[in-house]
Amino acid sequence: MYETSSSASDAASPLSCCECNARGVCLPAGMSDADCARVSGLVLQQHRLVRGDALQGVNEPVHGRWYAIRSGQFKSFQADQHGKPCITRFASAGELLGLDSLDLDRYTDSTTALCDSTVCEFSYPQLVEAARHFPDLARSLECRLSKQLAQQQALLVRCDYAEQKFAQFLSHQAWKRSYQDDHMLELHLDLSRQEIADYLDVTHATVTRMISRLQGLGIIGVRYRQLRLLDRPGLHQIAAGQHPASKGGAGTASDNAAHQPA
Amino acid sequence: MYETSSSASDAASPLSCCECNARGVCLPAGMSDADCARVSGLVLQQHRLVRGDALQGVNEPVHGRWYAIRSGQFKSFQADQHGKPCITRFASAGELLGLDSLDLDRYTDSTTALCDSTVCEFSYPQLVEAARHFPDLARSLECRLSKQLAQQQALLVRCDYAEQKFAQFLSHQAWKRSYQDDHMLELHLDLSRQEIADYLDVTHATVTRMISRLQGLGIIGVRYRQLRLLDRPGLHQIAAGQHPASKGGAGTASDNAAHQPA
DNA sequence: CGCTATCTTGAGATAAATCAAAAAATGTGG
DNA sequence: CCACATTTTTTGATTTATCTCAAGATAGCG
Repeated sequence: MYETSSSASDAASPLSCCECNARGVCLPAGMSDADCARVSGLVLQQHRLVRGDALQGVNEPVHGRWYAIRSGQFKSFQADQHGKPCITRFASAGELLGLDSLDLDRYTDSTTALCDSTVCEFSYPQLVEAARHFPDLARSLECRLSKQLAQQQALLVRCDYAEQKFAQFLSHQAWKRSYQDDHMLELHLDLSRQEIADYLDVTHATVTRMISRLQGLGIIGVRYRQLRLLDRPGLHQIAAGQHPASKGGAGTASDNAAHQPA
Repeated sequence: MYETSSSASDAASPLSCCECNARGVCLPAGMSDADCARVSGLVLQQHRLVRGDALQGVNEPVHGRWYAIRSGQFKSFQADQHGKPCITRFASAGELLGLDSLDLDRYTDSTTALCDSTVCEFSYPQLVEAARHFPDLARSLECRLSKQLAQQQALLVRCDYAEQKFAQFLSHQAWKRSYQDDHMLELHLDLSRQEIADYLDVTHATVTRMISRLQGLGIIGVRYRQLRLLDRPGLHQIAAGQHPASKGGAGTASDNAAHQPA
């Protein structure tokens, strides 16, 4: 769905931003075709990655690089004191990677592909230079920085229960993907239970239990790593803090419980 | 210590950035006197606030404003689903407020002064305009945005115990203030136990218990809201995940309990 | 001096962790 | 295509850090 034309060779065929599927949510969002082309000219190269490939590792020199995701999904993570990976971010098409390292010497985190993906590489110094005659570009970047900051801010709001965190996580993922398709109910998260657990700061056992419960409530349908959101309103209620159905149904009013088998 | 000359009247006497105590850690950090003066010219006005004053409230229109803290301390917070305040940030001299709202219409959080404070007000559209002929300014802002993003990122790394969170919080606060005085051990946090609790996402009872324990270990000295860091190495060890002294001493190796005065 | 805020401390309740062991899926080689 | 090894997911029993509820202690203030 993301790959249209293109046989996207590795560093060749630098598909122009103007034709990119992510254009509307990426750096040139809202720009004219002409300006979009100027942005396109700043792409140093494009990289293809397969699941598990590292885009960048902790302690690697930054050299002013940063990336825009053309397609795919990525996770960024740091290691805590026990070496356990702490996932700090999931990012998909249109999102910018490395904005938190613009003025750093070396990366403080690692970023790897969760599935086969493509990214465009930029240079910050070069962008600064280009911005001298293209102020809208600097502004677009600042806007993205600000937005990302606001999003991170929102993550700091706490939850009473792990289930609420998970519901918020799902809602957010669905929202990020629904810029084109508002009724997108299929969520393909290329994440193991363990990876979800690392992100939500719970154990994999807890993730499994949460998923089972939500499935029992008919809010989601699960088949391995393929999720189907069956009851968006119910999900939002849990995300908003409506206490889940620990004991009494007290139901989210959505007892229709669509049984997605398989 | 922050107020030097100046009798800082309200919107008058816009003390120039060049003479501001926060110059080295604020927007004009690293700039020449001439450039610093240019930044100073962008200050729309200065505001004085007393403890409890709101700088900006949730849902208020933004109008492109943002602020630099000249002196004092602020907290930013949102309300969770039960109305409990979730503190997402503490900020002091030199830090910029409102960068997460640059492209928002209305604020999504509130910010209030924790003690008597002064801020400089800027306009983002005006800065964008100024940046056309002053690219270093845009760059400085981007740099600050990036740094703040990296800091927030770091906050997302989880802790096993509330005590570890608290130790990290203290270390971070000490670090933020030690740009001038590396041996600053007195920490005046204008925060109630409840406010600390809201930030760390624990209850005030837990905060009290943590403080008592750390005091018992000789790591901090406490007198109401005045904290004294007695054993920085010990504190860092706890912040780094060294399990605290729940039962056996198993000492953090800093049994010297460094009463390290100054 | 008493009032009110804030802070401390204790006892019981609980969501999630830990430990542990099946069960299901995936991969490998004969 | 089927046995076997490996990984991932599910499920259960016990433990634990922190919460909740509640009472007592301390500081600040009119």
